Amino acid sequence: MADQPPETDEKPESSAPKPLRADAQRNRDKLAEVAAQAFATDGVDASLEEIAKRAGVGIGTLYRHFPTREHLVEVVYRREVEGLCQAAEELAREHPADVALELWMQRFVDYIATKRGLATSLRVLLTTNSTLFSDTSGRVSSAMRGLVEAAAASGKIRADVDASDVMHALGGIYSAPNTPDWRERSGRLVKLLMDGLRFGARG
Amino acid sequence: MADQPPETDEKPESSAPKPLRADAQRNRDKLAEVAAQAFATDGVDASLEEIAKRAGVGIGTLYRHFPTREHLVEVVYRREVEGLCQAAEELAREHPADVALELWMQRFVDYIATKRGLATSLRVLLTTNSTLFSDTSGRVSSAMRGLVEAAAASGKIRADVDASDVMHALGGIYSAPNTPDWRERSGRLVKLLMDGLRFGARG
DNA sequence: CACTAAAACGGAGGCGCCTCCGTTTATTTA
DNA sequence: TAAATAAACGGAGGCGCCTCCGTTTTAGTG
Repeated sequence: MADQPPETDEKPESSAPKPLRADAQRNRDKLAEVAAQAFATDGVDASLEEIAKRAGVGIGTLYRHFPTREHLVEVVYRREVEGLCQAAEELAREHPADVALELWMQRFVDYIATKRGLATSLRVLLTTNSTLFSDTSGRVSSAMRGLVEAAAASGKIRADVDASDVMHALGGIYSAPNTPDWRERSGRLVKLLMDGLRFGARG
Repeated sequence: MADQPPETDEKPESSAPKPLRADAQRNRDKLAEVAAQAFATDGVDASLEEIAKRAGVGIGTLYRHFPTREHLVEVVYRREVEGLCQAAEELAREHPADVALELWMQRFVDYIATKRGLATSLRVLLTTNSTLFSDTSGRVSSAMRGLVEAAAASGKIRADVDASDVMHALGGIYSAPNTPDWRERSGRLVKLLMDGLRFGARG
């Protein structure tokens, strides 16, 4: 099924360390993909041996690519952010600006969901490795800014909103208690927010 | 995640919830003592089975008393703080005020040393369990305040210093890089600080 | 192609974690 | 002091972590 491997996480372009061998790259990608699922389902304590098995590689291979659990968590997290930012571009290309924004916010909810699963580990990582924090939060908020401004410019949402206000409005998603219906709640929050944004738009 | 009530251990005197059986109390104390040593020597990842063995109990006993590694770390840390505060009183009783202060600061260096060993775990614990942080930092700084004020009052050190300034001066111990000679450096820092405090004292 | 060196693979093995439960011990009661 | 019972003990067993190294695969080269 993996004819077209998804984008790699290590770009060989900028200060390229070394191009990975084809099989290595394939395994690395698969591992990250499976790990993302596993972490989302079982939390950060998901069994690494299980992940290796599900990715169809030996445990040794997993450890060669990701020497510690934290490494793996970090890579998964970066991919998540990467995917979120790419999604912003794609959605903007394929949908009216307001719809793109809404769809993207729904995806943002998914992203936060994984973040919750990784909570403890991520907290340590984000305070330890400050680059990680500034990298990711910067990228995400600028992706959102692009969508909001496009939607405002096209008249699909009101013009008097600032991207950072919208970000702030989404804050409730972070801070909400981790109830079982958290996801639905957040979905509704996004819809509500969109209604507010559309209200009084000129388009 | 699941946080438990503070659960004070040790002395059955301090508003005890339930008196522990004699053997249980003995084992619990011994475990905490051995663990303190082990953590200081080998870091937080010290083998719990080894700790149990050295304490002369089975691994099951260790887990009954301390369900998770974090529990054990927390108890060890609280004991450390406890010891530090008691030391302040004892030293004040048995030495001239300035000497007491100096000796106590040297002991404070030891305390910080264990804190460093426990760094990662403690950081998580201290952000997760905010009671722990306020409890301990409050107690330590007030112990120090007592010593400084006594020394100032007795004229052994200059009167125009504030305890929080001294605390601040010790800040360098925290932030110093974790070199092998860290301990010696810190010892010298304390001496230097004492010279500064004694300079111009009226006693 | 065939060959080779370098790169990557994978899983056995050793160790630590943690649970579970049969055995032992402290304390209470008579 | 002896019996009863609640509390504590301890270690075997199962599982996951991670390292080490013999085997396999890939990417060059003739």
